This record gives sequence, structure tokens and C-alpha cells, in this order.
Amino acid sequence: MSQHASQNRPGALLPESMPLYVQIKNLLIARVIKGEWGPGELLPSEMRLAAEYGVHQGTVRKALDEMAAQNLVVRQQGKGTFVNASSMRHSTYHFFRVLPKAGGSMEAPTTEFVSVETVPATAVEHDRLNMPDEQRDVVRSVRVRRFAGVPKIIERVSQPAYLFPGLAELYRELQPETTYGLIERRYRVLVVKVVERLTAVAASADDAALLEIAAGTPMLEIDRIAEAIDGQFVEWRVSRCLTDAHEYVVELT
Amino acid sequence: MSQHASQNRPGALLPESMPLYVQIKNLLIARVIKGEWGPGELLPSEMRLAAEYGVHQGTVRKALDEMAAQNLVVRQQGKGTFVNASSMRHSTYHFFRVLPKAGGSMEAPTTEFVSVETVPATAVEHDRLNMPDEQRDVVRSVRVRRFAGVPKIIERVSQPAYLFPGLAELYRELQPETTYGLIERRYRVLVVKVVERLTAVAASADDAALLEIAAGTPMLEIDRIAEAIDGQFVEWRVSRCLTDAHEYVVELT
DNA sequence: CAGTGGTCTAGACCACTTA
DNA sequence: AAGTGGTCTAGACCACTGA
Repeated sequence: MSQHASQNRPGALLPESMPLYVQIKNLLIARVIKGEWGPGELLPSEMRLAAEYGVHQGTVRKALDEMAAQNLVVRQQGKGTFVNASSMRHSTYHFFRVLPKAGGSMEAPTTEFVSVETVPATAVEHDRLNMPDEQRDVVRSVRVRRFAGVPKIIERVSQPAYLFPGLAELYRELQPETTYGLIERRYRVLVVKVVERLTAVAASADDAALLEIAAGTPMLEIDRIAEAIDGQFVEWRVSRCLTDAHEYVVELT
Repeated sequence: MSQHASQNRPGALLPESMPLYVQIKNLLIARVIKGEWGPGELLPSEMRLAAEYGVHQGTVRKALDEMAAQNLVVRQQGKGTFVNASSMRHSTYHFFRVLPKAGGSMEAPTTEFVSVETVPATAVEHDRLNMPDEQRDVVRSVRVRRFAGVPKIIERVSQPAYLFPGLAELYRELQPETTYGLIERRYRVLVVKVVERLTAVAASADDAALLEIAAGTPMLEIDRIAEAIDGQFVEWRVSRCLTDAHEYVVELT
């Protein structure tokens, strides 16, 4: 793994002759996935890692800087480098983009589980979650989120059962506010990326009943796939939101 | 610009509290804004900039790396560092997130200008665009975008007239596909950030007439503020989209 | 106080582009 | 061949943290 060794075997040391700092970064990510350091835990210092891998501190630094840029770790001067935990992110609602319209109050929503069941996956669920053929079951749950007591969002969530044994019971028991915090603590699965597809739809009869509105009311539908640090798809969620007092905010650069 | 010199000028344009590479970065950004190098043009090499500012190459490198991370410049090994031009970005439609639904074709939309006028700003326009009190006029335009000939999006755009003299005439004359490419080429104003707020709305009578649909059809409304490299707000755009065959896609990390 | 990450300099070699 | 950005090492000093 030393610079000298890689120079003497061009293109041969590792599957691809990637830069040293990229190799270090990949090794560190693999160790984070393996759970060697849990969410929120302290990594060894730059100097220790450099000694361990036989490279210069600056090389480890560049690897850790890139991991920090990807939100995999958080660096704190004087303290050290920590595995990112969702509790350490911008907020518990890091991936939650539905906010009160400008001027509205900032209170967090409450969550009520309408139903939780473990059932065979539909073809669509199986496909969207990229599940292996031999795995058939999903944990399907329906939740209603209320702002100031008023129901505004319906979430229909499907998750591969084989990744999360006992998840249905956990949901019934804990009724957690945030899915990702729970699966991170209980299953050591860290969600690092979501892809959302937004459309405008008319409220169905089911929606209307749950939200106490007229059927046909325009709603914002958010179709989300959540991806874990190892690339597994861990959730397919379809949310329908009333946007009379809230809006979906996103910043693009 | 040496570390020593900046320490001797507390509270100056470049506060001593900032790291050297941040000061260099700010100076370089200022020069880009001033137009010293136009969009797509080559910056001096790291070595030249380091000599010019009297710092080490590595310090300039860190400044340029951060500018590259912000998409202000593009770095190419063996060639040099270039000011970002929207034509060099991921695509001409870098900020355009409305895409055909999965499985749909990928053809680009056409743009038709319905109206262009220079008029006094409403109170809302003045506020949203953060315009100075003494500036009163906006260029207001309405466009319809068609996919495969079918009208799907109405865009209502307001821009501060004082920032873009002659813009209304340019719009009438050129009917450009993309606003940002035009104002970059003609006014050397580079849009680097947009904030979008999405809601679901019912099509108005106006919308229905322009898109040949029934009033009340659910539509996706995208309220966008576009920000230039110097922090100026250069556009307020409200788009209404039919999402029967298209969707708004965003990836969050 | 020792240990951590943050900044800065210095110099080497590399891969890529252009002429 | 010359010039560019990309990588890596090396060592210095700083600011911040916590015992």
C-alpha cells in the first residue's frame, strides 16, 4: 500500500491503479459499512490511520476530506473524525423537504401509523426496491403526518423485509418519528442518498378520507427511493402532501 | 498578499481571520465577476497565480479546488482551469429538473414566447427579486414549453430591468431556449444557484386555455429564484407543469 | 498539557494536452 | 518538449478540545 510499492507495479497493485487516497477512502468506507465504527463513533486520528496504512498523513487527510464532503463522516477540530449519524446531520429531518410556507411556523410534524404489515411484494415493489429474486416479502406501512394537529401528508412506505427482521414489530411498538434514525440505530444501516420524483395528482377517495378533504383536491406526490451507504435500496416511499400551507423546498447548484 | 501582510491589515477587505486560500478564492471570484476572464475562458495557471499573489502553489490549488467544487470553474489536467460556462455544465438544462417519466423519450422541449413586456414591478416582484428601492421596472415574459409538440409547461418569468438593458428586445428577437445561457453571453451574468419551492395547484382558466386542458387539472407549480455568482437575484420564475407524462426529479444527499 | 484537525509551504514525480 | 493540473510526501505552525 506504500507509494513506492504502487509505483513499482503500475496498474497491478489494486484492481485499478486508482490514486492512493481513493484506495484509502474505499478501504475506510468498507470498514464503516462493516460496522467497525458505529454511527456517531470516533475514527482513529489521521496520524494513526497514516501509520496503519503506511502513507503520509496528507494522503489520509484527502481521503477523509472527501468522505466528509459526501457526509459520510464529520470532522471536528480538536476532537477528531466521527462516522456520520443522522442525529449529527443538519437536522433529524435532513431528507424532509416539506416545510411551512414562508412566514409559517416551524413546528415539527407528528406521525401516526395507520397500518403496518409484512406481505409479499408486488411486482412494482420488487422492481423499485431492486430486490433479489429469492426475497419476496416487504414491510408495508401507512402513516399520516400532522402539522399543528391537522393531517397534511400520507406516506405509503415499502421496505425489503429480509434487510430488517422484526421491523414491523418495531414500528408498531415505537411509532418512530423518523424511519432512518430507527434503522440506523437498530440495523446499522445508514441512508445517505434519496432520489425523489414529484408530480401533481388529484386526491383519491382514500386520501380524502384520511386527510378530511374533498376528493380531487390537487396534491403533491413525492415518489422516493432511499439508498444506504452500501448502495442497497432500503425504502420505497410514496408521499402525498397537501400544499395549501406547506411547500417542497429544494436548492440547486 | 503574504500571510504576514494580511495579518498587518486587520479588518481590511480580506480579514486576517480568513485562511489564505479563502482570501485567494474570494479575490479570484471577484475577478471572475468583474469579467476579467469571460465564461469558458482560461485562467492563469496555478504557478502564475501563486507567483502573482506571493503564495505557494498548493494554496492556490486549494482555492481553485473549492471553486471547482462550487462549479465556478472547471479543471482539466494538461489544459488548465476554465471559468464555468453553462454550455460546459452537465447539460444546457442543468437547472431543468422536469424530465419524461421513466421509459419516456428524452427529447428536449421547444420554447414559445407568448408575451414579453417591460413594466413596473408589483410589490411581490420587487420583494422576491430583492430589488433596490429606486429601481422599479421588470421584464416580464410568459413562455410555453412543448414536448413532442404538446404544451406541458407555462413559465411566467420576471427579471429586474436595470440588470439587463435591452433584454425584452433580445427575447423578442432571439426567442432563446434557455434564459441563463443568454444572460451569460450577453450580460456576463452567471447563474450558479436556484431555490425552488414546489406545490400542487389546480389549473386556472388561463392555464387551461394555454395548455388545452380542463380548468382544475392538478398541476405542479415550481416557484424559482435564481441567484448569480455575485449573489444578485436575477430571475423570479413561476412554472406550472402538467405531470401526466413528466416528473420533477431531484437527488438529495 | 497532549492530541486533534486546519493551514501553509516545499519539492518531487506523474498523466495528460498541445505544439 | 514544454506546460498543465493531479498525486504524494515532508515538516512546520496554528486553533481548538478535553483531561
